[in-house]
Amino acid sequence: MGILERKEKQREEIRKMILEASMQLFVKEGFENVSIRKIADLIEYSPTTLYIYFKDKNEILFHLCEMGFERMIASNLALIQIENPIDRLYLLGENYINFGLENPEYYDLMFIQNAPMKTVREQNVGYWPNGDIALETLKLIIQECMDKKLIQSGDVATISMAVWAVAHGLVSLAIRQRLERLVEPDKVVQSMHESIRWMINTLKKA
Amino acid sequence: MGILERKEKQREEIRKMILEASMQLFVKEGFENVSIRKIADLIEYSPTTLYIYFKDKNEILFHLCEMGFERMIASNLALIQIENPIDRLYLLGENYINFGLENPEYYDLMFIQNAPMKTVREQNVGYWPNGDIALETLKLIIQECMDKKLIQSGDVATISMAVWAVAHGLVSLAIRQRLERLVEPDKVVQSMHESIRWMINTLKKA
DNA sequence: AAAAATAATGAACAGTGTTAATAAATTGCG
DNA sequence: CGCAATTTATTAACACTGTTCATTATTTTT
Repeated sequence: MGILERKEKQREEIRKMILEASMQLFVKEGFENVSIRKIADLIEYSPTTLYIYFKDKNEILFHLCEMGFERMIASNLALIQIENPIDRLYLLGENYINFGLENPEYYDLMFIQNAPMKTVREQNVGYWPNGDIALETLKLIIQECMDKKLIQSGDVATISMAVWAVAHGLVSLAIRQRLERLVEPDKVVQSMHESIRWMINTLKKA
Repeated sequence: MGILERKEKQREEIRKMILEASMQLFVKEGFENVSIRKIADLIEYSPTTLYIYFKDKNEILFHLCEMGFERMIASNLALIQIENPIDRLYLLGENYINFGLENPEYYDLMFIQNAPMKTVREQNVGYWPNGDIALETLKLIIQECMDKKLIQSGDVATISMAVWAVAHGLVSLAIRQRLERLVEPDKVVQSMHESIRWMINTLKKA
């Protein structure tokens, strides 16, 4: 059935077109300015056509979210070269903060917005492949730190949660303009890095 | 000029009416379901009338946000009875988490949404009275801990930032359904409390 | 070639925040 | 008091939003 295959390929190509147009709008005009009609305009289709290829807007946002994770995962490529897991954890944290500050729109979708998670939950088992990969990276590093007795042992998930919470707390408060209420605006980024460094240092000592 | 005074009072009363109707919708139907038209319907005014009393929707959301902070500050009343600043910090953290989990809609407005901060920035000097009070509470406790040599000394703002980041990271990831990707859903709340406890314990030791 | 399936669309629904023009009520003043 | 000025409230409209339905056009299958 070569025809069915080719049809499937065509379908996938249009899906890709839609997602690429969405991403273009997304990075240029920001999350709030992505609308079905604007995407449709960009690829010169009618708005209703998008609903043939995606269930709803949430599903499109979900895929953009996954693309964001791909970028983040790619930015973590340098990690494998670092043998000391604590140093690796430190770089992971730095990367996380930098990614969030440099790609606030992606960060929003990946860690703040509800929309993509709605699609995740709608899928049979909670399909969030790239998101899960990113979390797995963190857990693996924490686990290795424990195995090598570099940090106190405990529940991996809970410690991972604490580390994630610091990093996410910093980034999300920063991109939502809350941190500049605590430190002067031009010192926010510096303080964020100090905080994450402090966090990992205390992990070491503990 | 008693008439002008009374007029001002009337004006203030209608503003209150609008805010109370907004809050009613807000706590019952959630943040996303508060619309100018629904508020207007509830108080039996036309939608455009609201624009006589508030500049825009952001300004209404800003006031709801401030009301959220009032609730949060009220829930911290028990703090003053605790003499040990570390214990006080611990209760502050617990209160913060509980408040966030019990009032996710308020929490959203106070710490996640952009809308209220837009109004804050539009005002002359960045008017965020209740938000600033809440942050001041945290800073004062941290300062007292340092003064009494209960935690290592350093930049108060930066340490406060780290503490806030953990708490906010936990709550915001929780209410945005991200934490259940790391620990089983029924253990999320427990792990959150463990994380904040761990955080303050390591602060103590450091 | 006719029938069935797929793809695409225009029109419409029910909503959103916001503004301009207009009507109604209230207040200030001679 | 009566008239003008101001304040308050409303209706209509603009320019959007996500989404659905009925209809048309295209393609595939029989």
